[in-house]
Amino acid sequence: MSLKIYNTLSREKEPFESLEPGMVRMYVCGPTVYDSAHVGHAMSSIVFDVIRRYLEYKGYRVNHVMNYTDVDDKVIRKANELGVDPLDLAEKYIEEYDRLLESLNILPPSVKPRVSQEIDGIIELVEGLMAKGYAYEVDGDVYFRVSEDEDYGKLSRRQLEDMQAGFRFEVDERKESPMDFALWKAAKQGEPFWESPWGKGRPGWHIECSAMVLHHLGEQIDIHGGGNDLIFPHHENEIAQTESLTGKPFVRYWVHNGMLQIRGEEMSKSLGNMVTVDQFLSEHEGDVLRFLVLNASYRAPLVFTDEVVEQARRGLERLKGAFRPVASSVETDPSSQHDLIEMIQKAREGFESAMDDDFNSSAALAVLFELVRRINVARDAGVDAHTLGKAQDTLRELTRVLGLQLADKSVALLDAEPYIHLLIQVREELRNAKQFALADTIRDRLLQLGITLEDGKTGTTWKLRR
RNA sequence: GGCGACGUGGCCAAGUGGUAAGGCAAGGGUCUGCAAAACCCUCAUUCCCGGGUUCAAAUCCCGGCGUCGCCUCCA
Repeated sequence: MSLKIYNTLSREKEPFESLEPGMVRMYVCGPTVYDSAHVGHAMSSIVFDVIRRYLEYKGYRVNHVMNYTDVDDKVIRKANELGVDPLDLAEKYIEEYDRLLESLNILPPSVKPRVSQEIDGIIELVEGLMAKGYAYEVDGDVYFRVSEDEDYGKLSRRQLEDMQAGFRFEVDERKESPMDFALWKAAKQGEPFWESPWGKGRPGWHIECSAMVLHHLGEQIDIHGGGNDLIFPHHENEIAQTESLTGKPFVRYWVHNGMLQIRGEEMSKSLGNMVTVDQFLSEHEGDVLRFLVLNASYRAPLVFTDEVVEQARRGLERLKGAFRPVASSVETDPSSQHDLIEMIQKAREGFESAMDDDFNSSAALAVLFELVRRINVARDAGVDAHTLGKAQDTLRELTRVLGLQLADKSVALLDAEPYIHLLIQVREELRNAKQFALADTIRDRLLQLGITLEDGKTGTTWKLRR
C-alpha cells in the first residue's frame, strides 16, 4: 500500500513521493500571534500533527516547520491599543500557543521561526525579486508585479480578470495593478521597523513564509499546509514569489484543512462565537478535540457544537474501555484467542489502508472500533491476559499514531494498583456474604477517588474516571 | 458579480461506477443483589431536488435549490 495525498494544486489525490527518499520537508502556516488561539487553530495544528505522526509511522523522518507571524498589522494595532511593545505582545501569545500544543499532545515542530528573526532573509528575497524584474518600489513600499508571473492564480484557480471584476475595496493608485501585493511596507508612525535598501519598513504578509521555507527547508519542499482560507491570497502569493525567484516548482503537495464551524458559521471574533482552546481544555481533555477532528475528513468543514463534543467524549470513552484488564477469569475459550490474534493483524492492515488514502482518519477509527469490539468480546469470553495484552498493545500503538493519549495511567496510580485489587477482593467477599451495603460503600468511595468499579461476568474490573 | 467546496439515518460521519463503514443517541434482549460496562438484535430499499449517461450511480454529466468558504487580515 502506498500513501496518497490530496493536492490542492491538482485537485486530485496523488501518490506521495518525497523529494528525498525517507525524508519529508513540511511547512505549515502557524498563527498570527495577537490573541489567544481558538479551537479552529487547534484543529489545524491537530490535522498536521496527525499527518506528521503518520508519515513518521511510515518510516519517514519529518522536518516540520511551523512559523509564528509576530510582525503584522493586527499585532501592531493591538499592541498600540494596549500601549505595549508589539514583539512583547507577540511573545506572550507565542508562549501561550506553545503551551497549547503541548496540552493537545501535538509534537513540537522541528523549527518554529518568527518573522522578526528572519528579516535579513526577507530583504534578500525582495532584492532578488527586484533584480529579476518581479518587484518594484514606490515610496518605500515594494510590490510584487503580478503581471510578470504568467501562471499566477494556478493554486486558487482564479484569473486576474475575474478578480479585478469583483473588486470592492479601495485600490492603492500607486500600484501598477490592483492585484500587485506588498512585499515590503514602509514604516508608519508608531510601527516597528527595520532598516532596508528602501528605507525603514517591515515585511508584507506573504513574503515571510517564502523566506522561512527557503531558509529552513530549501527551495523545494514536499508538503505545505494550512487552513483552506489561506489558499488565496496567501499561498497563491507564496508560489508567485518563490517560483519567480527560484524558477523551480516550490511545493509538491499543497494540503489544506477545512474550517471549523460553530452552528454553520466560521468561528471569528466579530461573530462573537469564539471558543478558545483554553476554554475548551478547562472543560474537556485534549483527546476530545482530537477525536472530534479525527472523526471527520480533515478537508471538509468541521461541525463544532456541544452535541458533537459530547459525542466525541463518549466515543473516546468506548475506545478507552478496551484497555480494561482481564478480570479474574474463570475458564478460557480458545477460539476467542484465535479470533483476537487474527483481528490484530487485520486491524493494522485496515488502519494503514485507511490512512494511506489521504489520511482518512474516520475510516481508520472505524477499524479501531472493530478492534475494540473484538477485544471486549474476547475479554468476556475469558481470553488469556497475554493475548488480550497484545491486542491492547496494537490498539495503543495505532491510537498513538493518531496522537490520542487515552487513559495513560499516572505513575502514582500504578503504585496504587495493588491496593485497589485488595479492595476489590475484600468487596468480593462482602458481596458473597450478601453484605451489599458495605460492598456498595467501597464502590462509592472509590468512585469519589476517581476509580470506577464494574462487575463483569468474570469478575470485577476497574478504570479511571475522568 | 467572480472563484471554490459541500449537501448521506435523530446527531456526527466514511464511502468517486457494482448495490449504504464506524461513533453517538434510541428501542428490545443477555449478564447482574443493585449499578455501570460489555455483548447480541433492531434502527437509510436509500444518499437535497429534477433530468441524462450506463447492464449497473450516493458515486459520472446537465439544470435547479440550499449551506459554507475565498475574492480585505484570518488555521
